[in-house]
Amino acid sequence: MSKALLDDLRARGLIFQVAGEEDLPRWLEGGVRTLYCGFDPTADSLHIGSLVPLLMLRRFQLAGHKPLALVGGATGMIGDPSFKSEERKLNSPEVIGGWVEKIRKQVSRFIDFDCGASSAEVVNNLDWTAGLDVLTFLRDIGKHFSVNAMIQKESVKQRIEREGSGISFTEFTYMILQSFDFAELHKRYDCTLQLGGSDQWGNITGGIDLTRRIHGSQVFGLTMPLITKSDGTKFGKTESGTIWLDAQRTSPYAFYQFWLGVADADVYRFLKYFTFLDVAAIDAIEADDAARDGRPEAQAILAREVTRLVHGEAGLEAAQRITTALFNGTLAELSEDDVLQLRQDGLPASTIDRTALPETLTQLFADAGMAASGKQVKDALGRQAVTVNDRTLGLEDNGNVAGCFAESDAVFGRFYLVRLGKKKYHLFEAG
RNA sequence: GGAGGGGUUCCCGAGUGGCCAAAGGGAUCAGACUGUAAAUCUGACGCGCGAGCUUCGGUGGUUCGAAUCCACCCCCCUCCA
Repeated sequence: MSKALLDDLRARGLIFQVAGEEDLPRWLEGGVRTLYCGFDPTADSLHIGSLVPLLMLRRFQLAGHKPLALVGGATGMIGDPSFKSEERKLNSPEVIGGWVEKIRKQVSRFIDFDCGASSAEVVNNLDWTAGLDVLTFLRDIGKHFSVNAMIQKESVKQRIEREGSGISFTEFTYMILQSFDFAELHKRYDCTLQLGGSDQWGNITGGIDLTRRIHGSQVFGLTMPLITKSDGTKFGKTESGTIWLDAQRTSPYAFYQFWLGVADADVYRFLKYFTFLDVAAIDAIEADDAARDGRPEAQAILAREVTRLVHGEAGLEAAQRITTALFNGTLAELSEDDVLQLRQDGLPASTIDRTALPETLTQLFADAGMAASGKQVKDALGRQAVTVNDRTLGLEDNGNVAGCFAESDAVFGRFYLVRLGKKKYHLFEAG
């Protein structure tokens, strides 16, 4: 079982580094093992950067192990300096406390809390650090760390060596806090494996060392590779910003679209990282796509699988409804209910008042969030890139807002679907 | 506390009295080509439809005129104590 797990992870390219590589396979085969991965509250939602570790917890659980999702109520107060180029601002305890609760819920969707011995748990490291006093911390924990070793860690080296940056004692101490988490989870839950992104290697090995020193136990660490894109830009960001897991921040539709837009050069790799499809099945998809001309199937499969994982079947259906309506059909084919459903599904929408329209389209569309500024709208207008209910507008229409939103042109008497560029849609409803 | 270096438009980074809304690169947006890809080419890129308006850490000042000069303040970095 666990042999198969590690082989599968390796085949998926999900294993970057392993601490205790020789002993880990045998250890995992020997029974139900407890493992953990930490998620720090740096916002009120996780983003897709956390998806790989979240799914990793699930992969281990499916293989019969017990996952702990740690929400960093304590570490989030400090800020992880690993590979960060500069010191970060501290958020207030109240704010962080609010985020902890949201992330606790979010994390919970990915793991099973009721499956016997391998039932998951969510823990918060504030539980064992809040009551820790400075002297105890320094004497019992700090004494095990060598500053010489800590400053050698690659994760903070650039901060220490690079001209123009620096690191506060607070952030420098982060590694010790996270190390203590591992030792404490080992004591409380018999946790013996920590997962993390490759940037966590230094913090994880710190925890392994500390656990050995305090408890005399061998524990393991495993890191996942950094997700890269073939074009070198940062994964997880797009024109409209970060892709969040929270449906309030990134709608299922936008989420689905993100995956649909993955480059060919990345898509098969992402299928392995972000779905539970067999590696063999993914290879078959790739072979099919290669054998056929035109557009690959892989993006659609990836979008479907990941959206279902994160937003559920209902979220997926909503996303697909919008996608089909906007990209594969025309507005004329939609019923009134369909239009209402699109708005319900998360298609960007706003209401307009025909008696109080802004003077220009540039202002209206910029205010609706379709473009960052009126200039961009103007540019699009000048290139015939704006349509209202499938009618193309030009620069000369800019001052004629009322004419563009005439009652007679409305669908079902009140709807206008505006497209700006190839992919940006916005539904206006006359109120 | 002392000495030195630095804070420019989303990011990096030029700019040291007018020719600066500020070079160049990146990111981003739009168009062409396409497959809602990639690559490439083109245009935009402080705000404003426009006249115009508001920027170069902050506040005052010098000047006909300041991102550029002066004073004070804030913040960051390096070294010393």
